[in-house]
Amino acid sequence: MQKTLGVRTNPVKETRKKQIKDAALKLFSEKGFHNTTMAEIALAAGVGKGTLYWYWKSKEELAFSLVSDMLSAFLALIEETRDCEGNIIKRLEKLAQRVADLYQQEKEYCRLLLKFRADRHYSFNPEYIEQVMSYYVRMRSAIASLIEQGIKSGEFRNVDSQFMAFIILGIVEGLELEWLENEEEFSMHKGLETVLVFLKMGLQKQK
Amino acid sequence: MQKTLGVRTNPVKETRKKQIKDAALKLFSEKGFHNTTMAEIALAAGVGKGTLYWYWKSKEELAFSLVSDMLSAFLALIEETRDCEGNIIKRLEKLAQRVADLYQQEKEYCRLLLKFRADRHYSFNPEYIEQVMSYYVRMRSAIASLIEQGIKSGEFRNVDSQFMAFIILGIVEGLELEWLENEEEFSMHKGLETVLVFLKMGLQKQK
DNA sequence: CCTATTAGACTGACTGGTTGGTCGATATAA
DNA sequence: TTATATCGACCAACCAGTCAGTCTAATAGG
Repeated sequence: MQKTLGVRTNPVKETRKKQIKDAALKLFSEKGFHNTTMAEIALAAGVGKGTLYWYWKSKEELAFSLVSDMLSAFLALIEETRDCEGNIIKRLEKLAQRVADLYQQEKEYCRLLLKFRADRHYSFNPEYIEQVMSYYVRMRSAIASLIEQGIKSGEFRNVDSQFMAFIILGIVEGLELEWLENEEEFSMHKGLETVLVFLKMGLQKQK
Repeated sequence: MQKTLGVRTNPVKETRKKQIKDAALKLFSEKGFHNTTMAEIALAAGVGKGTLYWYWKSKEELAFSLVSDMLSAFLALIEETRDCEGNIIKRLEKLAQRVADLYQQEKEYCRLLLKFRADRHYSFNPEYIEQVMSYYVRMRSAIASLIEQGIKSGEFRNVDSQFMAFIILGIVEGLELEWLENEEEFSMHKGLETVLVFLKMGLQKQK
């Protein structure tokens, strides 16, 4: 394909974007959306304020791109687990492990997500809200599918898988909340491990 | 005692305060702290903007007074249950019922609380934050005490009660989150009922 | 009973500071 | 020469909180 005149195949573009995202994530997760200014982000990223608007059309869009990153990583984990073969309990244990790892590793993203969740209904334009909602719908659907696999394979007793998906997602997010606010006293790994034991006892077929 | 000149025993004071709180609660819970202006609250309450500052010294303080109301209601429920006599499982079932009722009845307060939780580390002055934290500490301590009662009475197996308090509070808040965002599809009553069953199975002494 | 006085309750125009977003200038790679 | 990329001064809008002043109920004193 013939390149048009003057088109710069920007080798900087992705790095620059990353650089700004890193700064924005740090600030948003520390101080929240409303208390972080575009000027601060620009300063922290070492670029001019105007540059932010070269890559994103608004503060909202920048925040949303971060939220979206985290949600898709989280969703990928669940969908992978759904699409695996093998013993369902083992897969859930593995998933819990990986979710805890992801949380631990991306604590800033978790904080951001929590803030975004609390705010999203009024702070952001409907387009973004809908996209975020659809992530959660897909997560629940993947979790429900996992449970159905367990029911089919005879490992779980017959439960309402959609309803259980709400509960499981709720529990995980609740633990996340608790963990974010009490890091020293409460470990996400141990928390997830414990509730998984409870869940197994509740879900497995009674002998 | 001789009254000083011109002292008006204001019969309006409490009603006026209530009137403003109602308006503020509605707006904060709908649109969040940052997206609600004092002017809007005053308008909705049918009073002048200056009046808000007669009763509270800042927007923060107004928001905090609302948060505090809800937290103390919630805490009271838990502490009452702790101080009751009787079978621990029955008491927990009753508590779950009452918590779900409170949530249902005070949905706006729940929304406010969630937003406040997400924001509190940067939006509010340390004095308020500390008070909110202390509510949570007391809640966890009451829950832990309940579990210990269960262990002592032989109904529960021996678990780390402090750790379980984190988990239980986390679960309840996670379900609350899920419920607030999916009211039509997810019922708080059913949710709490279900997790309580799971919890019982996990906590009770194995025969 | 009437009037003056006082503190409480209330008001909304105004202020000072803040901040998202714009734009024209500039630089650089192709 | 042209499109891409960058910059930061500037602007318009917004909003928490202030304040000078008003109004009213309760009291004191005549």
